Amino acid sequence: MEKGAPKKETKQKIFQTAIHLFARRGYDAVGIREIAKTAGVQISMINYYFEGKVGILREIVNETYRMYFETILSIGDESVALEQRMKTLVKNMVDFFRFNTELTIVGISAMPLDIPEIADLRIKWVTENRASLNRLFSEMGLDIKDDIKMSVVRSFLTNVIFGHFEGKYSWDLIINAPAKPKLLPKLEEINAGCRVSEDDFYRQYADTLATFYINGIKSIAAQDNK
Amino acid sequence: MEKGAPKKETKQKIFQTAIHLFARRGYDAVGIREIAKTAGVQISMINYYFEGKVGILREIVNETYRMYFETILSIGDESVALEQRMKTLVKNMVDFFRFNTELTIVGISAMPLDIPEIADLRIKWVTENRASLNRLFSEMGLDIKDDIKMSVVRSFLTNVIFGHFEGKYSWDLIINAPAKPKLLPKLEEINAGCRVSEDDFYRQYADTLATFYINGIKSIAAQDNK
Amino acid sequence: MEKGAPKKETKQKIFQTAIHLFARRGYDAVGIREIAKTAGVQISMINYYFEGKVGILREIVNETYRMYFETILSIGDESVALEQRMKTLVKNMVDFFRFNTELTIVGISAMPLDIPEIADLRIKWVTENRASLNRLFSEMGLDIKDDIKMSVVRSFLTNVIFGHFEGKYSWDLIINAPAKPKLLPKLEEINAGCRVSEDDFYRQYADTLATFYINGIKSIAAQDNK
Amino acid sequence: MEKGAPKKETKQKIFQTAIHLFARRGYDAVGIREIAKTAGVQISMINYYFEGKVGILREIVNETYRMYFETILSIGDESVALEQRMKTLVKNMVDFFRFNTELTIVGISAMPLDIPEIADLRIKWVTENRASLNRLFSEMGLDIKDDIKMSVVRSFLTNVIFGHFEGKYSWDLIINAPAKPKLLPKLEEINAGCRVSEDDFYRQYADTLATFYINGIKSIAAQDNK
DNA sequence: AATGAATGAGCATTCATTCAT
DNA sequence: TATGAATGAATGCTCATTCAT
Repeated sequence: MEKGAPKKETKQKIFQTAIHLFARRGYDAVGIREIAKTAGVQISMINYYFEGKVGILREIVNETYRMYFETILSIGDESVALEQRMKTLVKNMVDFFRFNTELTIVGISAMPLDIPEIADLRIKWVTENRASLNRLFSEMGLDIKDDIKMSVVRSFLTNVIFGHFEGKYSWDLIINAPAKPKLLPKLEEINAGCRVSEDDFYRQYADTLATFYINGIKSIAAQDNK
Repeated sequence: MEKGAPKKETKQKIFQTAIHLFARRGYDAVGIREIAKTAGVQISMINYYFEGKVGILREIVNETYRMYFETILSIGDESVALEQRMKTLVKNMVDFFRFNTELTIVGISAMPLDIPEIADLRIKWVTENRASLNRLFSEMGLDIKDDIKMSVVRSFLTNVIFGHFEGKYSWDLIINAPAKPKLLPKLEEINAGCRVSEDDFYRQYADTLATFYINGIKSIAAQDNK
Repeated sequence: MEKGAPKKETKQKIFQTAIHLFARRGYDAVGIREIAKTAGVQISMINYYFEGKVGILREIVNETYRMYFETILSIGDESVALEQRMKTLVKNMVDFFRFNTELTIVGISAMPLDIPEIADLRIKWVTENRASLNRLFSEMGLDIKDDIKMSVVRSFLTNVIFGHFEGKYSWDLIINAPAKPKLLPKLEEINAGCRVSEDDFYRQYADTLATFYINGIKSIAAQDNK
Repeated sequence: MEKGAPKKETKQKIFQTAIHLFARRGYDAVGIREIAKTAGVQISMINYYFEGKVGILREIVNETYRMYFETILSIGDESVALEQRMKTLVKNMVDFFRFNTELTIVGISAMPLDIPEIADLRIKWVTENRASLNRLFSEMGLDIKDDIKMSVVRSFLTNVIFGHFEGKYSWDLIINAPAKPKLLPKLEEINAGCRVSEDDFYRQYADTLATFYINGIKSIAAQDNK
């Protein structure tokens, strides 16, 4: 690589490479040397553009949250029926985590919380997320007073959907690893529903999940707590 | 501390300390120096007892899975009614993750999958978990043919319950950190249902979750997929 | 700051900033990044104007020596009485080191002698200084044959006076540091003679030193070695 | 070098090598890589024994001060005549700086004062040195009230003697450098008094200095300020 | 004159591990 | 069992400098 040849895209390459590597092996296990080498840039460029390794993480986390809120806040207004809005919410979330799996794995769960600025971002996200979902359910006319029930309702979506893609991601990693695992599972067990296309799979998945969710909520809303 | 004095508990101290530190900051971010120092033992003892750093992780993961299966397989036999067995399953899982939060955080989600033996353990666990839950639901007479639906049903419990405790754990870490975060949330928002005791909270939580789960399953079992 | 706006004073800002920082922490401990940032200029400007980091040092050393010789060579001609010329010499040196403390600290003692061009400057200075002082004493009629005695006479002035200001400078640095030292000395001990103004202090200081010097010289001139 | 072969002297080798290198090029210009390589030890051993680069410096400074005070406090008791004690003091100091030139160059003048613990050591030394010399002069019956005069008397010895050896050391460095300086001075000018042995030289040097010092003090003690 | 992206070697420090005792 | 000295590679980061614009 010739010296002085300006490469406008250097920062982007570092960013994308870091997401990919952090998602696979975690923030702490990936060194800046590996990021630089994989991205084909100089180590010092990482500090030049991100002011240190955590700088990359900070931008990843910020981007994750920005996209997440963009997703859950665009589910249609009050003119749309409650159940339809629920379905849209579920579908949007599925799409979000499906098409941003690596980003969200890094931005949501691979975080060293002992770094203050990362902890601050986490607080901000959890707080806003809680508020957003509360507002959403309130707008929808779904009025659950009980804190415990709300906690279940609120955490259901991210936990189940994100959990699905996180699990799938790490599973794919393992069975596609260069060093094949000794204990290879029978193939037909690996991916449920692999007979349909991935698009079809996730359309049905979102439908199923929405039904599950809506009826689950109804049942606990009707329940008399002790 | 006298030289040569036999210390039976050395290995246990290393094990417990490692769980605690790995849960807080992740496997890769914690060095054996820190483990040894915190546990009050010699660094070389770690290699002596565990044959390297991964050795600790291996034992943690094995212990996690052993306890996990012990939990989900002890929910009563076929003489017990379906709904009651479901409730027991949910309750047991809540207890399991509640009283083994650090262990399960390390054993389930803080894993470097690029280490072959850890990847093998993961495969074994996922496979057995799937089989166990399938058998369980089959015994219960809950016969869902559709793979997609089963995938939702199967992942619901661990994702939601483990997700709850993992989230709570990291949240507690942040707000109890020595360096207080700048953006401290309003206290009444932090812990939903903090007016009841933790025992009561989780009794209600398990109840609610079981209701949610059972009715969710019913609704998708009845659903006609496209 | 507008691009392309010509800034005549850029070089001077770099120069002055470098003197300040080098004096405080030494040539090697100060990076050009810090100089550029403190001076508010672009890093590349340092290489543009000084052709590298050593270039700054070279100009500092040259300037130091130029001013030093200007000082010790302007003490009046032979029409002035011996003792008076001595007193003028001492006074001029005190003033020189007093008003150029940072410059002289960098130019005289903070030097990386493994850099050839800096070593050459040093040789030049030591040689010229020796010659100048010899000539001076000869003109004054002070004729000491013994090399050892001359060595004492010659080194007295710079060592004592420069040593005074160098010590004072580093002392001031410490006690005015942002992170206060744990062991703060009693205040009345810090600056001897702080009851008089600094101007008065150094007038008396120069007087005392000149007396000390003149009588010291007389005594060893009269001494019979061994 | 075989692994595991215990080398008791590793710490000492690091210590001595560091003194040598720091004296020649300064604390900041010498990296631990070079220290380790020169000493023939592993880089990590430096951190193992000294807990970082500053740790070496800390021990050097402490050792310097310990030896310095040992020197100036062993000049005989009050039964010895004033002038004789003065001469002993001067002689001891000359010997101290002569035989510990590298140690003192590092321990006294090559210090990064922005490191708090080093600054603290400096304060301690300057304070104790002032007190010791005051006590010494008081015991000797030399009672100078004036602060300015005392400041001259106090700083004379270290400044002149240490200055002599520091200057000689850097001069020797230059003219013995592998890359010969372009401007080599005429040899007879280099070392005054090279016709006598070094031992003889410094015996006469100490004598001359003591005479200079004693008479200098007398003259300013008699002087009427202003 | 000035900017800022890019280079590549270097920095101090920490890593997991080994092994003679 | 336990100790601690030793190893050698890896860590995140900074260095002075170059050069197309």
